[in-house]
Amino acid sequence: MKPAITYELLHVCKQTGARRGIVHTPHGDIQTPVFMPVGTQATVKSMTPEELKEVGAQIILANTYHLFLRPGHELIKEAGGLHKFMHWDRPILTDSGGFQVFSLGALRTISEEGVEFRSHLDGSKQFLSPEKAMEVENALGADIIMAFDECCPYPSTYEYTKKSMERTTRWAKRCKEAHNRKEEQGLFGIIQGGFYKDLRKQSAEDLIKLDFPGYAIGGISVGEPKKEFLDILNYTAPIMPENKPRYLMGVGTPDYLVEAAMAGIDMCDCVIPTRLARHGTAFTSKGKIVVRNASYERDFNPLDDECDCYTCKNYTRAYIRHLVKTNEILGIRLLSIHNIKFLTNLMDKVRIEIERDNLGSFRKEFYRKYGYEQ
RNA sequence: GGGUAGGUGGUCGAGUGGUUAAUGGCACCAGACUGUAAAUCUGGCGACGAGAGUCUACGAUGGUUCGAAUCCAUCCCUGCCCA
Repeated sequence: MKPAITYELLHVCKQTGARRGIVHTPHGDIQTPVFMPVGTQATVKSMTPEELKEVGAQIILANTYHLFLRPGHELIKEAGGLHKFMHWDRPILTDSGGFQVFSLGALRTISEEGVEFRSHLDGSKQFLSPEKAMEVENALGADIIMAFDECCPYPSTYEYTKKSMERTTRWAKRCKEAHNRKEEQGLFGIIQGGFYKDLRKQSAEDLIKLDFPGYAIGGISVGEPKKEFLDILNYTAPIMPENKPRYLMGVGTPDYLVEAAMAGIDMCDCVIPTRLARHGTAFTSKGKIVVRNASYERDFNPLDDECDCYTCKNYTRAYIRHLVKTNEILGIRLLSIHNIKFLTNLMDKVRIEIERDNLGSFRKEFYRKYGYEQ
């Protein structure tokens, strides 16, 4: 049986150890390292699939929990699967609902069997387990599906993190057993263990034994200081299998994306470009700007004079500020287009610099220009 | 001309004798946002001052009172109804 997801390593940056590769999926190849925009409810908010392609999105995310609640996975299956339902023919990755165990903390109860949620939509009781998550993800039909895990809050005690990590491993095993579309969908395991290295090691080893076609790092980038994030990232990435995709969940900002690539990560996702867009903020090569602010009222320059996106080619900061201030949908759309393109452009550069064995130097220059501390 | 309702901080609008520089909403100013309960949330928003604080404020003027945006008098203005 040919696995649904395979990884091809093209080059390792001699300067940093970063990986340049390809993830092969049933809906085409993904050049890595890659940034994946998030479309929780089967839509990257305000963007059409054509626009997503235009800004360089190779793969997008959707969410099991949200689509399970509404419109329901059966309906999407009936529609012919998620790709067809949302008119996106490139790869899709579905998250399992594990992040909602974290983000809906006040609305759920965890047991060995699974997680009971109070629906944030109508308060009704809902239940997600490894088996249920697989049923939903199989019905949605994404190329890459994530195991049902628990993303622990920061900080969490060693005892709790250990128990949670071990349970996540047991859940991963149950996911693997319940997953019944292995030829069409690759199931990734999620390494947990919070901010404790021995737990990370344990989690990675146990999951590797289960032989998933790809692995993710979960449970970081949850509010911790950057130093701790880097510490766990740089500890965990190298102990992940070399011949399979490595996915860092929930990242991120431009600096985190560069750090992830440096650490040998292949895939990242984050809501931040689209969320910042809706909140009136833009990434630029000289740092992020809150274009909603009064200082841009008469700024007739593009968001970023180095950007080649549709927004920057045609609109000024002053106009976008006007759209944001007047609550016009176009402001959100133009900022979303720009912010996603900014991150996909960044990853384009990262891939080139890896091939040139120059990612470390690129990072230094990027940080300097962006205004990040080295 | 007669009657009637009203004039509150950028705006709309509460408050109808004393913890009132004055509830709220909007506008405005700023901050946050990392596997999306998020086109959201948080803070600020009379003047001067770093701050403690000081001053000026509820149409105008005068009055009652220990004390008034709140009570009284006169005046000015606005909406509506009648002529």
